[in-house]
Amino acid sequence: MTKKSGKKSGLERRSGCPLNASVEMLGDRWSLLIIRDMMLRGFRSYKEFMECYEGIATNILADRLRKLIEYGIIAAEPDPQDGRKVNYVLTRKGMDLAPVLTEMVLWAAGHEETGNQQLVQLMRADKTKFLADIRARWERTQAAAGK
Amino acid sequence: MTKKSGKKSGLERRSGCPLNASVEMLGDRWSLLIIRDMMLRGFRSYKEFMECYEGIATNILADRLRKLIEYGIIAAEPDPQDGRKVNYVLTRKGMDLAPVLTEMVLWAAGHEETGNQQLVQLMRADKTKFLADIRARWERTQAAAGK
DNA sequence: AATATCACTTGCTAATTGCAAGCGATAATC
DNA sequence: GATTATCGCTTGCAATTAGCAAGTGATATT
Repeated sequence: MTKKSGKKSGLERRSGCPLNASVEMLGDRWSLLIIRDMMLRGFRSYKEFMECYEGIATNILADRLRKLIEYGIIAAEPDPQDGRKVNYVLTRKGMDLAPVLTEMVLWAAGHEETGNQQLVQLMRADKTKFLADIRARWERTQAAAGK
Repeated sequence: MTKKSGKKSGLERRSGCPLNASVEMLGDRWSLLIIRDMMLRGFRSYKEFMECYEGIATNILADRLRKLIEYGIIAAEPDPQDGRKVNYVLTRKGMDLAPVLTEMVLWAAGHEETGNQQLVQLMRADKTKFLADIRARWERTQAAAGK
């Protein structure tokens, strides 16, 4: 497919409510998991997402990456070492989702039986510090890329 | 309609990650909007959800309400005044989603053109107070119901 | 030159969503 | 007390979306 135009682009909103805007960009079964893996596990390539996922289909992954780029949440840059590779990186807008992810993790951890208690402990111990730390790490990657 | 059994129940998880748990319960285009309207606008009945929505279909609304009940996020109680009505109320688990909704609103408001700036101002001015206030209001409804 | 890897795309099927209409129970009206 | 209205759904069906398997083209490795 890869339509250049037409295709309704999905940028019209059902309403002006900010929550609705978030839901329209992130309200599906995969987008936030992709962002999680970029933010917390440092994933950058298509292959990493494919291998380590809860089992996403190739076409769905491609579609979600495209939409996240369209929304300005992530960006794609060619790998300087390997011409076949594309590196996906979080934009500032994407990084700003850290508090959303954090609250979703804490909510689920508080009400469901879940794993990754190590991460949950970190968040619970000092949420502000946790957020500052992952942001600082992101700022460093930005600096390294000469942004 | 209140299935006794069968129907796979959707309680098996793709992974133990707490974010995945949240996404599996809330990652669709409607659930969080229903919760928003219960939390912030005081909606309680099927009809209110239908009329005031971004345009949800009847079968989808019924399905989402059923799932939210299944997850323990909301509860249904018959209206004492009108035998036709059902009142949907947030459980504590549902109320605990307030920080998630707040962060999603703030994120969208910070990065997109959105409406309801009044709500956004309230959240920005003092997030802690905002959360305390809506929780206090919920506690009062619980007390009123003799819980 | 042959083979492997990477990031997709394509084709097909299954599941989900959305719209319109209908339905049973309760409530209000005549 | 019979009729009509309202409420909270369910059903049927078309359209969209998700998911699996296989294939493709560009680069990289051997």
